Amino acid sequence: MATPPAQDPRRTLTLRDVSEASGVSEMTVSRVLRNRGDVSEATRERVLQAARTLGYVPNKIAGALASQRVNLVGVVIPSLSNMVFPEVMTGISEVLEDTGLQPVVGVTNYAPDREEAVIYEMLSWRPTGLIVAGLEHSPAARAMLAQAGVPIVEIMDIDGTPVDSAVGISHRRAGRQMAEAIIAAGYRRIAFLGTQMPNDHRAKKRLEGFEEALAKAGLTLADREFYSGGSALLKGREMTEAVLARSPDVDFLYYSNDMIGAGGLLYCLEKGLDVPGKIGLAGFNGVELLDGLPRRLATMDACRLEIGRRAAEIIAGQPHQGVVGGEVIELFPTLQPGDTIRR
Amino acid sequence: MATPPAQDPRRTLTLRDVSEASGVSEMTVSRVLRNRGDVSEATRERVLQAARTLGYVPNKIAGALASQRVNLVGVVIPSLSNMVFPEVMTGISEVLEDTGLQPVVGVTNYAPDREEAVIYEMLSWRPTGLIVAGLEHSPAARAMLAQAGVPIVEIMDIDGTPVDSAVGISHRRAGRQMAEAIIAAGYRRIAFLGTQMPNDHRAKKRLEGFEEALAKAGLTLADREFYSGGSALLKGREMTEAVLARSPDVDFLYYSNDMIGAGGLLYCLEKGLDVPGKIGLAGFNGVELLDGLPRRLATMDACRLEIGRRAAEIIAGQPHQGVVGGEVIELFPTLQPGDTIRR
DNA sequence: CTCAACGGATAGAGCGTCCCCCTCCTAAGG
DNA sequence: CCTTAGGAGGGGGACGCTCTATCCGTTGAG
Repeated sequence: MATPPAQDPRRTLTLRDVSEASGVSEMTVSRVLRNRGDVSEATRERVLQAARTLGYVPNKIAGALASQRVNLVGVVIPSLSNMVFPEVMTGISEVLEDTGLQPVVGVTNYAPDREEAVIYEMLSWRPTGLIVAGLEHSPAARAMLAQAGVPIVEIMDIDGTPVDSAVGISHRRAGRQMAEAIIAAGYRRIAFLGTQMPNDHRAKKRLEGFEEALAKAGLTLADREFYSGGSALLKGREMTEAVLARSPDVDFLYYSNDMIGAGGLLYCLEKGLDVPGKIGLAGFNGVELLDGLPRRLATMDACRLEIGRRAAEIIAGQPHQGVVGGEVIELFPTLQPGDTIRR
Repeated sequence: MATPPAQDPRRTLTLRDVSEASGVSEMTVSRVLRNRGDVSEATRERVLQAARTLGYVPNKIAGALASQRVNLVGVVIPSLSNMVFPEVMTGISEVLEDTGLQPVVGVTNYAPDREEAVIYEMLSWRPTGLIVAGLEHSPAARAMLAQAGVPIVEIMDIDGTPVDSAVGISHRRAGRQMAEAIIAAGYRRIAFLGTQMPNDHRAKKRLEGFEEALAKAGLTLADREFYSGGSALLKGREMTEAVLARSPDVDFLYYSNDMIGAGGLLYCLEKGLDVPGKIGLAGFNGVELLDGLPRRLATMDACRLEIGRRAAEIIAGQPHQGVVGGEVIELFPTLQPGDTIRR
């Protein structure tokens, strides 16, 4: 404890070590490292040199406590593995890049209690803002978000009441639009294939909108199939096979996401089915993967990049501590008919 | 400043607020919230109740500074979008789940300077440990890692000298093994198709090992093709088309990853080529996606889940602050011949 | 009465940052 | 040549907020 710092190479370095090594005060070192305040070029160089030599890394814990400022933005999302959230992250990172803010990801696996825990954990670091996927949260989670005192942006979905701000699309409307397009193309015996996820509220809303539009046209779903877990591509195949076996007369397959849709498409092509003549297919999301398939699956992009950008802008643009909020930004996805729906 | 806390609902809550609300001392609240020390069930309940009601979230910034303990494990990886790292993350999370430790991800996009920045940022939060993909780092990054004073685990690769611990496979050996299998199956005019990533050292090592084994059999690569950016599946198609146009007589295509391999496979099947009779294909990684393809691509799993698990175990198992280190764990991938290589 | 369980009080610790102030140095004015 | 204003550069000390450590006091059971 009383030993001079130089003695023990394993001791963690502090500002004082750098200040002693460079012969200036801690204050000056701090100024240099933060690029703030007036420091002569010579002094600055000397300090940086010393810091580099020692291998000093500032302690943000202490810095944050002292400055009451944390350059972190929490991002709470259900999953990383379905190709949609990485793109949202890209949008967020792009915008945050030149603001000095830094995103930190938390994954909930579509479990409400996990989400609650992740939000709690995130808020305990007192971030500059929080971006959370979806509008549905446990009451406790909502309470924490409401109390947080920092901007909260709920993304992906706008069919509901946000705690603070929201950026997203209307999944209900998206479902409706797809149904309308399918009906307009002349398909009538339509099946829905989705993953079994009670907590994927957005997929559920799409289905609701979809059925709503069908009903308006006097139709109902000819069949539906749910599955969970495993490789989405493979599941898409299996589900498609099951549906076609059970309901050979369906003429359209609407998938809740592109991955299972892609599996279904591969299956149909393999079986030599006439796509989109005898049977049409559509997915949702507009993932890049689809570009490599033999035929382009009809889909609807979810504006993921843009959602990420806008959400980040709301956080970054927040005037210091001014709890404004209430902004709701609706984006409008476009339908990409691809090659799997008659025109 | 002098106003009592209750006055301003927007004020951020502190331990004191909870202690006042529950009628016990801050000390006791702290004990309850950390599950440490003796607190009667009744008191504990009362405190928790008060905390919940207020929506109190502990301030980890202050807690970490005081306790010199941060329950964070930094994970530095090149990318989230290629399906390999999410699985590593799954392994890490699984193990960390019941240790109270929490992973925090940083993404480098295969850029050394980004990596340096991410490592710096991570270390500035004084995490319990750091998991970094790869063994190749800038000198400055290596210096920081060496100085960090916390366990460092470099993952994925073991062909090199780790800073501290390492968990991974030998990519050079993996490349060799694949080449040997291909040669054993009777293929002779072999082409390599990879993404152009000067900083994907692991893909490079696989290629080196691959060529080494070819050389030993008196062979050289018949052709090679590189590409970068865009949808991997689509790129795989395009590259395959280019190679087959340029070198119509190749009888094997070795891809640096499964995604472009899958694209190539789809292309070959579409063109009606005899796979694996006239032409064989192989990728690398063993991604789940392959399960859904019409034919199973030959590949080699990279032990991703296991790598994540082992790395996390090293961090979690580290006796407090005892800088031991030096552990190197080699895992052995298995070749999955699938349906695209003759037997 | 003893002992254990429970929990209060108080005094730092931890490492930066913020605000305010001081010290030079330069340059213009006298 | 001296004086003085002004500003750049840099120092000093007070926090920030929670956890920890230590030392006690209280209470109830045996």
